[in-house]
Amino acid sequence: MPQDPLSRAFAALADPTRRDIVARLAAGDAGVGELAAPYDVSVQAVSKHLKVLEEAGLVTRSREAQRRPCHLEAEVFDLMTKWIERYRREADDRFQRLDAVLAHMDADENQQQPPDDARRGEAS
Amino acid sequence: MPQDPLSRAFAALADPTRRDIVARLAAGDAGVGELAAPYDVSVQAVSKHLKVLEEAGLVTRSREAQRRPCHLEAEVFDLMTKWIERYRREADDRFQRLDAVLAHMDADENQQQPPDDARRGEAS
DNA sequence: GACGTATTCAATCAAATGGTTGACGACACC
DNA sequence: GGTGTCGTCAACCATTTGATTGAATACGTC
Repeated sequence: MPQDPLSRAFAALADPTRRDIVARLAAGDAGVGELAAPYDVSVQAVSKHLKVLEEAGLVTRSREAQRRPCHLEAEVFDLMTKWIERYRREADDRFQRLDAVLAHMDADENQQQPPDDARRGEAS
Repeated sequence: MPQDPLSRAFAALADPTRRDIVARLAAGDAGVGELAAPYDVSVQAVSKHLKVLEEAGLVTRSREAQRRPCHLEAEVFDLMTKWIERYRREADDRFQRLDAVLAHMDADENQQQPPDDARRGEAS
């Protein structure tokens, strides 16, 4: 699985059970048994989910006797929000530029000759 | 596929090709053909990717002659960042609370009797 | 109405995913 | 050292996913 970090992170959060695990870990570290209790799947399945979350860098695990407490790690979450926000903002900016261009074209249209053509042109 | 919106959204962005498509759509709307050009996969494969993005609510498609221009939609991106940020912040807060508690316990320890017990208690 | 372009639908396939059960490893406790 | 608890590893199974090819559909143009 030589996948890039973002793919692993997004894929990890694409599962409702794993998102729920993350939500509960946000309230405090916990072991596999405690995490598995609320679900009606086997402990092994939850262990696999935790492995996915760990490989995505979203959680880390320490050792404490035979328990392996899971701890949420903020870094990769930041990576995801940064990615999302970057392109959302880019799209928003473009939207506003387009708005401005259209407004300007309207103004031109109302004052001078009506070109009535070339909608949605690319801005370099 | 009766999946919840967040699962669909995260799953959609878990694929590098789809993330790249999103990145390019952030720079401007585009049709399937244009989007498919840079990749060495078939146009049909890209069409499928776009269907996934559309079902996730990340892009919408209009009709313009035989073309189906794709347009980035900000709403679901916000949904994702809100989810991520919520739990990241929760975890951060807990971290800071724990820090404060430990500092307080240190102070108590140095001034009064050492309890030396009850680590990692749950906060209601 | 035939033709070309842009896009999707359908059948198919290999690989990945999420789940199961059963056996094993690590550790505290008696 | 045997026993119980917590967790993982391994083998297996059904479903989903990403891709392919080939046939359709939708639309402008000639």
